[in-house]
Amino acid sequence: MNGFEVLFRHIEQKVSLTDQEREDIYRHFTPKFLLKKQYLLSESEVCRHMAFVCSGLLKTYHIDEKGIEHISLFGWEGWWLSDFSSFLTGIASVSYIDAIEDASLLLISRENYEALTLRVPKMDRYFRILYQNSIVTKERRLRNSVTYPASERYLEFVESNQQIIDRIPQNFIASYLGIAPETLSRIKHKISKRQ
Amino acid sequence: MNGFEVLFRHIEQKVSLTDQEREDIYRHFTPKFLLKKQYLLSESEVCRHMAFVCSGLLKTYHIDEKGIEHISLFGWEGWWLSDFSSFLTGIASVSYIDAIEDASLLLISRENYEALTLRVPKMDRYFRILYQNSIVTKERRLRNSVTYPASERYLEFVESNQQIIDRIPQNFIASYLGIAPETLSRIKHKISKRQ
DNA sequence: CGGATCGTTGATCAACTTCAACGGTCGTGG
DNA sequence: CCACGACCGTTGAAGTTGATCAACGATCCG
Repeated sequence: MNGFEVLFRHIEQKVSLTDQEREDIYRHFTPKFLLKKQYLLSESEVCRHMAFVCSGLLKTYHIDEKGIEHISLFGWEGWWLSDFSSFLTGIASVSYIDAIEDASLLLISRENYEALTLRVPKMDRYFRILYQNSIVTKERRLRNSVTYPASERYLEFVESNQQIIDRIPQNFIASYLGIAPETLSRIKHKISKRQ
Repeated sequence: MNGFEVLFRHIEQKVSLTDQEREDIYRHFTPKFLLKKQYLLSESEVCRHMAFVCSGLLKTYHIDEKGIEHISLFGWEGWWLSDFSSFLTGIASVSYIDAIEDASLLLISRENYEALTLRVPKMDRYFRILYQNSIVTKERRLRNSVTYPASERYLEFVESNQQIIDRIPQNFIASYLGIAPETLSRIKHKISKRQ
């Protein structure tokens, strides 16, 4: 199965496509392959593409004044990645995106994104639904971060990411949860004693 | 100016409308007026509508196990409010929405939302763009919450909400920032000494 | 084999919370 | 119209959670 099949399946979960539309979509994307540790995007660069992940695993993060990495999102098969703010406005990105595992991507540029949504209005609908779901997820994450202590956020993360949790090093999970690696280590220790 | 003019202006900042489309949109919304302290939505209710704020001021929040209110969003003229997760899935809401000031709203039900986006595809585009911007905002907020201490988050909040800041009581701002009211009081004290 | 990186553990530290008390203001009912 | 209660913001003192700094063992990879 090549990358476009993954993308078409993803789109057709939300809207149905004619052969012509599939063809139109096809012509607006560019494949890209990334080796482990390679960057898709660096801070202060402008984010020129949105990336659909066909296979592999990536992380989106930013680095604070103290040099600490804060992961905002993991992306694997079926996820979209970009620095949205930079992609939409053309200002410099505050984020990095790089590959935790070798990854196969489909890229769409800003111009092609505009062109595609105008040419295939169903893509407005597809992205509308995609973004709807993304907002629900982000709202829950924000809510959890103010409501629950680190230990419960970890348990929720394990719960809702069973498929990929063993592909992600522990210090990356700590970064995603917004805690120090040492804290996560202690949390796991406590949890394992408790049962 | 009645509420629909506010809504139409908001939509036409993103897509152009024909008279027919304005008419279609008009028929999918219901006006609603809310007095200060009245609820638009309570926890464990299903969120049946998305609300567009024509005037007034509201807050969206949830209450944790300790009974503490956590505000996730203030909404005034030009904002959309709902418990998105509940609205889309029909599960019970985890959020409350109530009025800080008397408010005039336009409501759209789930069925009308579906019907309207199918009848007027430009509305898919409108919401797609709306949600894009919402995601950018939520991502920045999440990034700030892990990157910066409370005092800097407060300064950024003041900076980017000058128009309405004096309409919001201080304990609500503390709740939005995810800190105790006492902490915000101390932060303001320090800042005022510093200059 | 050797260096780098990762996870763990201990000790100390900082940010923010919690609990408690007090003064000011606002709105309401007598 | 005034008085009272409720609520809000402030200040102080003590308590918690998680961060930071440091050291060490294990593993991975060249």
